[in-house]
Amino acid sequence: MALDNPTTQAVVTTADKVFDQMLHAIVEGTIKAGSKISEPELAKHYEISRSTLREALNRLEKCHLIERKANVGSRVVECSIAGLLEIYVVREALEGMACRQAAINMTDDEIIEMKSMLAQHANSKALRDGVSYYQEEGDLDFHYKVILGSHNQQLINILCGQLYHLVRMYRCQFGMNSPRATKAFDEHSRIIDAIADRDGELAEMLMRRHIAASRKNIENKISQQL
Amino acid sequence: MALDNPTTQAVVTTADKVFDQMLHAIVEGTIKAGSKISEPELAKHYEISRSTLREALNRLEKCHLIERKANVGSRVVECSIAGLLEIYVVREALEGMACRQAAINMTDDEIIEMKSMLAQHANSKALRDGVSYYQEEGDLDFHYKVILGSHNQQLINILCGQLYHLVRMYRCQFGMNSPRATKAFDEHSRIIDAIADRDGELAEMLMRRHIAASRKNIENKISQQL
DNA sequence: AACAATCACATTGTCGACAATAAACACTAG
DNA sequence: CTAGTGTTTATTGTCGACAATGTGATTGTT
Repeated sequence: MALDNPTTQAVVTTADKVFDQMLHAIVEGTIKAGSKISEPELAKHYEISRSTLREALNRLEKCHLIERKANVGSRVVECSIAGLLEIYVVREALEGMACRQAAINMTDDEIIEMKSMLAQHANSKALRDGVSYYQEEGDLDFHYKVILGSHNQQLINILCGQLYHLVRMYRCQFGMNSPRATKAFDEHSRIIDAIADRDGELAEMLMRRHIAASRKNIENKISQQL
Repeated sequence: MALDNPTTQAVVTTADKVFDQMLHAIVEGTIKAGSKISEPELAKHYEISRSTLREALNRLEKCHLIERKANVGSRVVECSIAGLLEIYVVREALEGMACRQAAINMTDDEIIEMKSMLAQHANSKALRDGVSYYQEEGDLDFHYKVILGSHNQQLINILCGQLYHLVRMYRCQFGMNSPRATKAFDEHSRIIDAIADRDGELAEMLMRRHIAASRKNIENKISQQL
């Protein structure tokens, strides 16, 4: 699928497969947030040994999707509003910096590719106006490209390797079909322009505002529900 | 020891102990950077089973101290200049944001504690002027306190849980006894002032400059050596 | 009846052995 | 002498069983 992590190495071992399955299950809520994980039960369900399952659990823990306590067991992380806002704060900082680095380090070819990607998004957006699902995927694609464009392995690992699974989990489970679609699209355009101009300072500022706007949008939504 | 990670849960299981020992060994270079890790060999050395060793290896991987390839094995990460600069970029973004959040979320008591800590550092600095080892520890203590003061669990996990082990590794192996001791101390003071004033914007800017200065200091050192 | 201590059970941590994969070596052909 | 291939060997991935720990129920006491 389009959203698959571009930094994920090829799935070869059985632990990898189980990790992938559990990843989707947790993101989509099939395995409920906050629920306790029974090793014997899951091992039987996936028809693997406990060792292999534990290997998969370790990878999930690396993504901060489950938490382990010694001699007690593992739990899927909770989905709280506070937790979601925390992630947005981290994203604002990290993706802002990734955007600054992208303006410095992206190759001309990469920039061209991003522009064409955005043009594609513009088309499909015009076609199915208001429908935000594809826009959601497009949004993730855009952010991925920027992060990879930073050419900073640490940034890439943290953002693509661990944080984005959590982001997807929240999006799935809170059903956030952002009504900011057209606005977000314009913001994406300006960010690419800044990168193409090699203006790191502006690129970072725009990306931070873009993410902060997204966060405030959520905060408003929440306060309405109260 | 004073530098131990405040977020690390109590060491109860034998895998925890081995993890701790290997952590120190890697940070201090006893286990050389870039070297391959032989599971049977290390298991024999620590007198544990391979399963337990692998559990420890998984935690090291979580800290980005080792890297694994399927069906090939684990290697200790390399210590390259480029890698060090990458980390500083991430720190500038994350600790800057942590500082902003600290200005918002720190309790008055926490601020008072930080000020007294800094006063202590001032004393010991006056006593052993120019000697930077303690200052190094003091530096880490300061940054830890700010990060914890953000009250953002994601920030705390990423910075204290994984990134700081890498920072310590580089400091150990590159022998960086920063000659910025007195300058850094002044910068720390101003940062605390900004936090005490609850001026998040200024606090973030000061912290980013503080870390960027550290990075440029290293860049200069490197270019001199060439 | 409420609380504490003890005991039984289930779950996690650890172990050693086997299977599968990759690297190293030797051998043959060009 | 080099390149390619087949075999051997060592390393990693996986498995099932045992030991240690935490949890919940049961029983005894106040």
